Amino acid sequence: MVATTGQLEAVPEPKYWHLRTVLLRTIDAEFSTGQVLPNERELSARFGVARATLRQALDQLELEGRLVRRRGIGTLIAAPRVGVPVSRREEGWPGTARSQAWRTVDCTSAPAGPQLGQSLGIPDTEIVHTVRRVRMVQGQNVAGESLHVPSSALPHLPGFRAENDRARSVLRHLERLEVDGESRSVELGVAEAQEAALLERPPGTPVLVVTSQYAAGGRLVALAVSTYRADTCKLTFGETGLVEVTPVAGGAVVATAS
Amino acid sequence: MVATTGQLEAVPEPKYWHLRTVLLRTIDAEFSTGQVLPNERELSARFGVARATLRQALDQLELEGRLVRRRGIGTLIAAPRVGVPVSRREEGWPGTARSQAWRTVDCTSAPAGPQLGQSLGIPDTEIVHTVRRVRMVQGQNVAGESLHVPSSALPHLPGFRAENDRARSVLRHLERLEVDGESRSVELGVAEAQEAALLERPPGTPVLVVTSQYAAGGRLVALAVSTYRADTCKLTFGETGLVEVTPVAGGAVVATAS
DNA sequence: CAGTGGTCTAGACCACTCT
DNA sequence: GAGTGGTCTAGACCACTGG
Repeated sequence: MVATTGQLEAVPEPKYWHLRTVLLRTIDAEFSTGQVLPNERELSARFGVARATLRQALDQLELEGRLVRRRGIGTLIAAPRVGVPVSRREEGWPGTARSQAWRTVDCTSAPAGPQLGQSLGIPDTEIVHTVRRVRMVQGQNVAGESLHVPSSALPHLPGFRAENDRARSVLRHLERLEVDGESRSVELGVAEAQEAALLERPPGTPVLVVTSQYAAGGRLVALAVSTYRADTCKLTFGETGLVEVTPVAGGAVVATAS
Repeated sequence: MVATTGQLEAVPEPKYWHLRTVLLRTIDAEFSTGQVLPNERELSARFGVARATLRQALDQLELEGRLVRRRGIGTLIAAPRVGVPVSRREEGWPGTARSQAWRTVDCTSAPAGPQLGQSLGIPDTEIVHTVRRVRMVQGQNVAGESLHVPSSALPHLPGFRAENDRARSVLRHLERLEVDGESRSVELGVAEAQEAALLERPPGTPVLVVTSQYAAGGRLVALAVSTYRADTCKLTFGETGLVEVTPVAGGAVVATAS
């Protein structure tokens, strides 16, 4: 099936898409993680297309997490995506045992402003503590996060301190709260300068944006906006995954009509 | 800190990225949902860049779900993403009350094959029923799904029937199972021909791939691979969202240095 | 330094939608 | 047919990496 590669054909399939398919088959069959592909100029020549067209195909494969391109180095086969737990309380919530997955970057305190104020359901003028953190998995930065906490949610927070101490203090007080509700959403986004820097990637990098709301005592006590590298991460939710392995082909597992 | 954004250089920010920022500010300030932008040739002229460069900026904004481009029509401001519940049992699992969100497309039965066999933990040769469905929200196709069920999980399924009946039958028997475990993952992907068709989008469309495993009696009874349009969908998990509204800026809510 | 991917250009033609 | 976005080309230069 899919007896494509027909040079003379009626199917107006774009060249770059066809190219992607061919490349995908090739790397699945003949390449393994970490191996480098021939350079773009050679590949484009080999396939008889302009370099821009070849790049369009590589763009797709990179978006799918199959390739990694490094300036000055080359294009490599990417490692399979790492499963990153985001739902379990132990991972998303500060502290809680071995949650050393998160490393605090900095902490600021400022009035909420209109946007954050509305999202948190507080006056625009109320002070909000914002802790920025980075999440590491297997020695690699995979996510950045801004954790916003209204000051009214932490009434016992001690006065001003050095930034390091304040971050610690906010997180510590947060752990002690009894959370009785949480809600999450996931959507596609691109990393702006700040997040991109945390993720050690260029601006425009596609990310999975996870927005988490935590409630305690019937009110919102924290809002976390986490951005996960879409190329390397597979977010996992719920119980601890029944079956560990789940290859998951892009889509069609059942090969039908061609 | 991070006193970046020095106007007078040192930072060779790519043109297309700067353009994206400018366009984003403009549409936030002066355009509203459904409005059409000037055409690409005019925009590129107005900004003094090549059309390809302008398109690179539009590509980004489209990936972020801010723009929709329609061939022959123009580039329009996209509506805000719709929140789509995926975690709640009522939505993901067949039947269950008003789950008319899903419309069955077809149903096939075939041996699992190596990939599916491994994912389901069954022999490659065991028959697997696959129901393909489409999910609609507000009159629009937002997701396609392949629901795989090992035949051994439905021992009481009647013999062969017409396709329509078989799909109904599989779903009905599935509802009756007592699910005692489920697990989900989300990752970025692109729609291949088949899914793309279901979503009424061209191949290569970015999608959020949700993989759900359902267990009953300690064994895997169903594996669902759902592909949601990444441009229009925001997946929601957990309890019924505490606060309905969550504007969620791309990332930086705290506006720093300028 | 040579080699890689990243950006940008100016132009061409195609496929689609509407009138 | 006129106007739109989608694809493709051929070439240039830049930014980064490594020896």
